[in-house]
Amino acid sequence: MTKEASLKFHMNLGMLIRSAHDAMTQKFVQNVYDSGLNISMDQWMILGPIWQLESPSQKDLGEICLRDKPTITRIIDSLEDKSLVVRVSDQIDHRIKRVILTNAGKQLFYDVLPIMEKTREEVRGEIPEDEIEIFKKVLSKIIKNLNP
Amino acid sequence: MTKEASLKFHMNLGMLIRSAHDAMTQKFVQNVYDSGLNISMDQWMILGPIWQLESPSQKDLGEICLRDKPTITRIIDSLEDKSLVVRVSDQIDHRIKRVILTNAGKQLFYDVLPIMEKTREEVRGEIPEDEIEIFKKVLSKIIKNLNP
DNA sequence: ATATTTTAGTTGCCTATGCAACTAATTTAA
DNA sequence: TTAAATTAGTTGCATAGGCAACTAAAATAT
Repeated sequence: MTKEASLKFHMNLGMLIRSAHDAMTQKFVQNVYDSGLNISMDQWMILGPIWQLESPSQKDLGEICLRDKPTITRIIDSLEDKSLVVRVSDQIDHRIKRVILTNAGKQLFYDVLPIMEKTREEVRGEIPEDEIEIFKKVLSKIIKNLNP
Repeated sequence: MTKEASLKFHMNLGMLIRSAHDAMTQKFVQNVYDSGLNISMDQWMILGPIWQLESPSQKDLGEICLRDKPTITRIIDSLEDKSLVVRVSDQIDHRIKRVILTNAGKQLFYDVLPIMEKTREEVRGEIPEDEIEIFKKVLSKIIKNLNP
């Protein structure tokens, strides 16, 4: 089959979005791997908010990352296995577990940050800023259209 | 945590893209379900190209859908289980299996087509056409940036 | 003509995710 | 104050995807 025929299908919005997302994830994972570090996309996705929010609950993390509770539980399990975070019961509400970065977790966060930045630049390439803005705006609108 | 804080994180490109994609998939699946039909996103993703290309090989389908060989094998298994397609060995090259829609497969394709169209409209909502065009262009550029 | 390499598809294994059911703690209502 | 309902998090189950190893067939090289 010709490349042209294949490209036609790619113009389908859903497929375009999926393949852009996959490519971004792959690039990030590859860059991390090339730097000799060890963290998955999902773990990273959660590490940032933990760093930024200091000691979010798992529920907070789920809302931020748009993942369900079991998924968060498991990602945090994996981070805990690597000694990158610890879970601490909330002093007041004992249902809540707050997630806190260990020193190793903070270190990894700082190590990965520039890789993340590099990946972002590779993703954006020469795309002009105003197109990126519209791009984000459209994404937000799509999300809003579907979650009224 | 406030909705504002959560929104800040959503502005991350990767997360935006993922959540838009997830929402689109969910909406499609929901619409299909509401219509009393039975087909998954992945199965649909493959059904269209089979219809359009008449009798593509599994390799063709993999290239179009950007999925690896095992994934295609399994999706086609599932379509064959539902009697929506059949596999036919290529007359000339016996390595190749061509995938062909059954009458039931064609019928389902025609039934789902308007649902797909409805979903597309829901996704786009009031987003102006020129923004959609830029949106697609940016997606294509991102993909190209990452697969040089 | 035969041996090597390449290609198409399949199977197995591991990991990730979503849903539902469950436990424990807290809030609300009677 | 006690019972019912809600909330946070965990576990189990079923399914999907990626990667590597495999089989079968075809192309290529000697």
